[in-house]
Amino acid sequence: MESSRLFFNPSASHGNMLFLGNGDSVFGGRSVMGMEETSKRRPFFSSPEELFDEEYYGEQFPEKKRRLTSEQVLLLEKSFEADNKLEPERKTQLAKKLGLQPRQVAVWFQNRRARWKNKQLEMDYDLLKSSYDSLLSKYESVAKENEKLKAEVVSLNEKLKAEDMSGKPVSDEKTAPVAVDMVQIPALPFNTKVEDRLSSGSGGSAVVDEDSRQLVVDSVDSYFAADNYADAGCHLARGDRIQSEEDDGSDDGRSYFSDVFVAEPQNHEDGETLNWWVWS
DNA sequence: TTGTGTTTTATTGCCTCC
DNA sequence: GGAGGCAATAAAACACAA
Repeated sequence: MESSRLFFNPSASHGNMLFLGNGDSVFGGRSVMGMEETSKRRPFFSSPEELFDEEYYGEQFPEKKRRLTSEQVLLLEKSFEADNKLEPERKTQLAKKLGLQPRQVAVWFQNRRARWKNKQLEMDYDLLKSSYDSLLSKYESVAKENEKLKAEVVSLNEKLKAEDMSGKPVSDEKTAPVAVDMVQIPALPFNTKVEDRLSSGSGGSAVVDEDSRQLVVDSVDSYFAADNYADAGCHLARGDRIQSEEDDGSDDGRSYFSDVFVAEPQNHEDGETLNWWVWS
């Protein structure tokens, strides 16, 4: 950012002044005191009275941006928890209550939504990663079991052949040899790194547990747990379909993995439904 | 104290909606 | 076209190790 850009001026509506990013402030043609000096004397906008005290700001005003007080942040957080979107009326009320400019309140909500969204993405990632890890280990054990069964089939077929050759009947019924690939399980591209698969967006497919027809979630701390949603001010029960950002074009902060829970059974060529689900 | 990484506040520019 | 939202970004403020 250029050093001469304008910062938001909380008292501009009163004093018609500008202050600059390089520390050179402009206020009625004169320079003002340094930030360090100012911050020792008072917190940033400690009360609405101070904010609108023209004389006060004529003497000293914030040259650089200040952090909000813990009380201000607390109230903003509470308000955000109630609703992360800010209607004009609420903005004005909050600004008045906190002794801030409405613009500052709006900016705070904007930034807070951005932080929240980032957190959500992290949580979504963790959830999918743990789901993927769990499914991978399941797949590996099923593949192992499959190999064992195949070996068993081969050995039984050999035994059958040997008994046929010796002319000795094995049983009353004539038993046909079993094709080994009848117990073939679908090969899934599990050799790719989970990070790659998760970051591929809509390009990749993933698997969910057939029994529950939803993501396999072993983690207790899952973001999708109803409690966590409630904490975040949202109301999405586990297993609910998550609203896509594309659905209405708005970001209501529910999730960024749209349609993840819409599971479709994936039929094999021979019509047999496999124990895997692929989401669209 | 200082260097460095992180968080917070604020701006800019673009996009969408009414 | 104006209002409001978001992503990207800058820069101040803060935290913390060395």
